[in-house]
Amino acid sequence: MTTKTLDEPRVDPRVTRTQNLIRDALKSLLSEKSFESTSVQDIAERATVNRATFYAHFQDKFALLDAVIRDALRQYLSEDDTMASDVRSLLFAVGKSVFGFVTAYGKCKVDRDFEPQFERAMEAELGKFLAKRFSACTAHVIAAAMVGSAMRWRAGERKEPADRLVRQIVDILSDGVAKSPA
Amino acid sequence: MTTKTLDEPRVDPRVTRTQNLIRDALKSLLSEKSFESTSVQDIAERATVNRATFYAHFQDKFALLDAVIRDALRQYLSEDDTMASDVRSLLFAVGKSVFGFVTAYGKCKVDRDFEPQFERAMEAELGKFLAKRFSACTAHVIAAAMVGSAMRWRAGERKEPADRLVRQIVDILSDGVAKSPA
DNA sequence: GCGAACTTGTCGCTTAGCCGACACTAACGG
DNA sequence: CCGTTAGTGTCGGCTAAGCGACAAGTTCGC
Repeated sequence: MTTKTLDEPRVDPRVTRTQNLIRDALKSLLSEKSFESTSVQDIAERATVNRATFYAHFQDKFALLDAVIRDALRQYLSEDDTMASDVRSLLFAVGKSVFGFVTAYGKCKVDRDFEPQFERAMEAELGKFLAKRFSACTAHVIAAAMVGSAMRWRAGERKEPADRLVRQIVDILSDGVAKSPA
Repeated sequence: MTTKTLDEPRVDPRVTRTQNLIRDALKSLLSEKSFESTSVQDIAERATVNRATFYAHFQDKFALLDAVIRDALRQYLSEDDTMASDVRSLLFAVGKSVFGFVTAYGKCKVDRDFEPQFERAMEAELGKFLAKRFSACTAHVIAAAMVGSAMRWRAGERKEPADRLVRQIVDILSDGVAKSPA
C-alpha cells in the first residue's frame, strides 16, 4: 500500500526528472569535493541542466542540500522497524536509523557550510517524524538529543560503538536523567 | 586532441540528454528482456520521456537499436590499437574488437528481431570504419567476412577460442583463399 | 586602491518536450 | 464473428527548460 491519497495535483514528469538530476548531481559531487567549494554552476553542469533551471527549483544550494538530506533521512526512517509500538524499541530503532545515516554520510568532506546544514536538516526531519508519535515539544527534545549525540559522535570520528551509545541515549530519554549513572 | 572541427552546429543540451536517456533505457531493458518483447512504450517509460518525444528522435525502435549498436561498436573500434599501419595487424586488431564486441552482447536475449539488426548494424559500421583504409569494395568484403564469422561463432555458442579463429580469418583475407589449407 | 576573474540571482525570448486525442493495426478469447 | 486489449505513429496546443545578458557581489593579486 503506497501512500496514494488520490488527490495528487499532477506533476509534470519533466519537473520530477530535473529535480532528481539535480539531487543526484549534488550527491555525486559531495563524494568528490566539499560542499563549500561546490558552486551552483558545478551542480547544474553535472546535472546536465541550465543554471537558471536550478533556480526554478531551489532557492540556492543550501535549500538543495537541505532537501537531499531530509529525503535521505526519511528513507532511513521509513525502512527500519520504526513502527514499534512501545517507546523504548521505537527510540532504539530511530537511534539506529540516525546513527546509520550519519555513518553513511561519513565520507562527505567536512566543511563550515556542510555541518550546520546537515545537523539542522536532520533535526527538523526527525522532529517531523517523531511528531506523529509524541507531542511537538517531546518530539523535538528527542530529535535534538539524538542528532546532537550523533553529530558529537561523528566529530569524534566514531570511536565508540554506535549501538552502545544509542542504548545509553534511549535509557536517559525514557527513564529520565535522574536515574542515569553519574 | 578531440575532433573539434570548430563548425559544430550547436546542439541543444536537452536533445543530447534525452537521446542518451533513450539509448540507456534500451540498453538497460535489453539486459532484462528480449528486444522483440520490448515496446516503444517500455523504452519511453524507462527513459522518463514521453512516447511522442521518442518519435521525435528515432523513427522506431529498430532505428534506435541500430544507433545504439553502431555507437557501441565505434567505441570498441576507437579504443583498440586499430591504428596499426600494416594490414595484418590492422585486421587482427579489428577482428579482436569485433569478437570482443559480440562477446559483450552475448547476454542479450536472442530473438527474431534482434539478430538481423545486430548483424546489419555491425557490418555497416565496420564497413564505414574500414573505408578509411581500404577501397569501398574491399572494406565491405572484410566487414562482411568478419561480422559473418563472428555471428556464426556467436550462434555456435562460442566453442572455439576467438583468438585462433580471428587469426585464421586474417590469414585468409590477407593472403587469399587459394593459399589457405583445405 | 583597482581591475580581472568568477559567482550569484533574475529576466525575456526561444525551443524541446509533455499531453491528450486521434486513426490505425494486431493478437486474442468468448 | 466481433469486442477487448495493447501497441503504433502523428498532430496541435500548452509548459518547462535553455539561452544570453544583466546588475551586483566576492576574491584575487598587482
